[in-house]
Amino acid sequence: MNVTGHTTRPASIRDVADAAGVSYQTVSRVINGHPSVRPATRDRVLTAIEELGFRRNATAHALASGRSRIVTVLTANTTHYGYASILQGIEEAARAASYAVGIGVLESAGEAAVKAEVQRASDAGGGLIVIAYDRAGVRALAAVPAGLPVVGVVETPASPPGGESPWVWADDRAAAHEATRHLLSLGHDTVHYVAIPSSTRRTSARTAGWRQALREAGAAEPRPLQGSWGPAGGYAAGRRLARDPAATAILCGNDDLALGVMRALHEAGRAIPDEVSVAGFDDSPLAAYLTPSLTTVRLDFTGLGRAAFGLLHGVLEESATVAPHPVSAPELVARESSGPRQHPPRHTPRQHPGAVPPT
Amino acid sequence: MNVTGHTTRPASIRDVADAAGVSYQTVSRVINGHPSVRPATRDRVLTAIEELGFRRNATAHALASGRSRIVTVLTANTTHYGYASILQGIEEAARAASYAVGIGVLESAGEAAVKAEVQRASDAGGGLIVIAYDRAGVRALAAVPAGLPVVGVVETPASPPGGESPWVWADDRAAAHEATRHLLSLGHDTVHYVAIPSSTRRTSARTAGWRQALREAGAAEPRPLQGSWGPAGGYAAGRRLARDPAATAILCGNDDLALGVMRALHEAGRAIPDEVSVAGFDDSPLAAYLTPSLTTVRLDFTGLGRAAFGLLHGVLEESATVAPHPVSAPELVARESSGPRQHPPRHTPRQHPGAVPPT
DNA sequence: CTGAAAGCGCTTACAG
DNA sequence: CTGAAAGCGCTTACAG
Repeated sequence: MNVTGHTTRPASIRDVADAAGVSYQTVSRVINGHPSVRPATRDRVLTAIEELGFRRNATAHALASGRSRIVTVLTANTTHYGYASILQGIEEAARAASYAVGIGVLESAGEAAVKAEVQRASDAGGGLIVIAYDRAGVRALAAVPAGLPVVGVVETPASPPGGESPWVWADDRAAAHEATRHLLSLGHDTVHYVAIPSSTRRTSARTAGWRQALREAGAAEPRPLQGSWGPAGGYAAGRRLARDPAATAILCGNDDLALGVMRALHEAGRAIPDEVSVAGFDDSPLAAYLTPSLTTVRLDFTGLGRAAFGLLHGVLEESATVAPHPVSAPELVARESSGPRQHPPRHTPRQHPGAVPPT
Repeated sequence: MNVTGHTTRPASIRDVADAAGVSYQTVSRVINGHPSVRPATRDRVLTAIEELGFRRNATAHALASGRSRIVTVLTANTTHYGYASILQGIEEAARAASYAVGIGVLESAGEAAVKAEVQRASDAGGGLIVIAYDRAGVRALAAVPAGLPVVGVVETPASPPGGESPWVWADDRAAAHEATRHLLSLGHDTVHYVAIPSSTRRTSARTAGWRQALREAGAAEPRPLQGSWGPAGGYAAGRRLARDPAATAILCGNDDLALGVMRALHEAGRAIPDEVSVAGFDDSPLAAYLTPSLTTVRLDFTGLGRAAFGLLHGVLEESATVAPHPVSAPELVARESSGPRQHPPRHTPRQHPGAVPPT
């Protein structure tokens, strides 16, 4: 829309140049903050830019300069709390740095599908951030062609990587360790674990942290139950655990899983925390408002997203000294769902009268 | 990465042309599916494309053709269930149509900030989808310059718009109406309402649907309580409603709000549903697993997102006949949190012994 | 400090 | 059916 109110082609640097009485190269210098422009000239150009409502064509800029100011986030999911919060953190940081953010969803973990998504993401130009908390993400990160700027948001690495690794992570291994210790400290003989889907065939960081805490305490190591990302998986696991009198403390790979576990325990007539303690992971917004409110470990996902962008930003603009972005350490938040072990455990779970399976 | 394994400049249409022994215009014709290319020529070009791993440079394509295959979603939020699900639906449909999706978050509803975000979003080229469920979104939709392809995801309009309006909506007015009728049908004298923040100064569609149902039933119309999007707002509202003996049925603008309301009622010792019935809105994944499980109205947010993209796609590519995408009608899901009115209501709420305010 | 030229990798008419 | 030219709106050396 120009001053006459008509919808026309947007103003180009040539239009600005004409209006300011300079060549378009000078306009280019002004919009790029090049120093060698006479102040008076600069002012005239700035005035013309203002009057014409000029905005640099990002596409032309990208093509000519070879740099895009775009970050594309590759992720298997955009709605679960952790993923969504990382995305939010990336977006915040990107917006502050005037980067556009694109998203590509990895719907399948199949080799071909992952490769196609990675290619699509690279087509956007700019850099990539891959959320590699699951199989699809891990594969996508591996499939990024050499030379393409990329940062991975990953689980805690098993061994400390070199200082140059383009990865960020929250210390979910330590978080799981801490949550497990919390439950053990309440007198439970051991802690059962309902896992989120693992990103690889190897043991996930959360599982490793849980296991380590059990070993340190000399506690039995029950088999982890495989969950999903949502409450349905927790519910299924919870039904099985409700039948196990030894399961007096349950750690869940995320809060949604914990919700499902609690529901299943409730239906089985197992009181929380009097008979069974439950802890989650993430401290999602719902955790504090559940009944009982959920003991969990807070993870700084938005900080993680900001850190990921910061790292990528530093790679993309070598000149810009991008300060490393701190990610808060995991923090245990003890609430009502965890409590002291009661002796002896009940061996005959009651059937709760009002139990109705969720629909 | 070329065949030699070295990181180099990606293959261009000229490289392909050289390899195939044709001019680069012919390559352009092949990748654009232009009909007038001899099959043998086409095959040679296709082979060269395959060998060189050629991918069309999207930036150059956009600049030369003037069309981007990008949809940018403008939204005040990316993490709440409704917003995130709409985004998910858009992304699915966009991916299927080989469109890139960008997101821009409206952090503030301030005039200048909104305008700046809209401009940033337009810079990406392509089309816009604006989620206009809140003040920032409504303003953004209004601030989109004429001529820019845009689709709004809006609340149910007060009056039926013309067939050409670039809007999509779920019938949240009807949904609120249905949920209210459900609660009234259980014998409650009236239904209190805890609202999500309204998008405009006018009455929101959900509020209107609730009010209409009350009027039709000749029920009293309590003042709606202003909530937020998250459980904290519901908790605050719930504390107030817990003190009101007339509040025996509460409809909440979304499920997170309902969670907070239920927590507050629990702390005040008000039994759900025996003393107070609660219903939510959206049927988020947690609703079925809460205790009590939450009565709510399911809204087809991903369908809404797909529909929004479909509409935009039709605008962007006039040739492509894009089938209108159906959005499922809202559906009441009755669960444990709503039940028959008990007579007479208790006038002296008990204090629940284990009540601990959420942290 | 400022301008003229070449080019980024494509597409779009225009010839033939 | 295929090729040569001009151009999309910028940036990047290169002159002056």
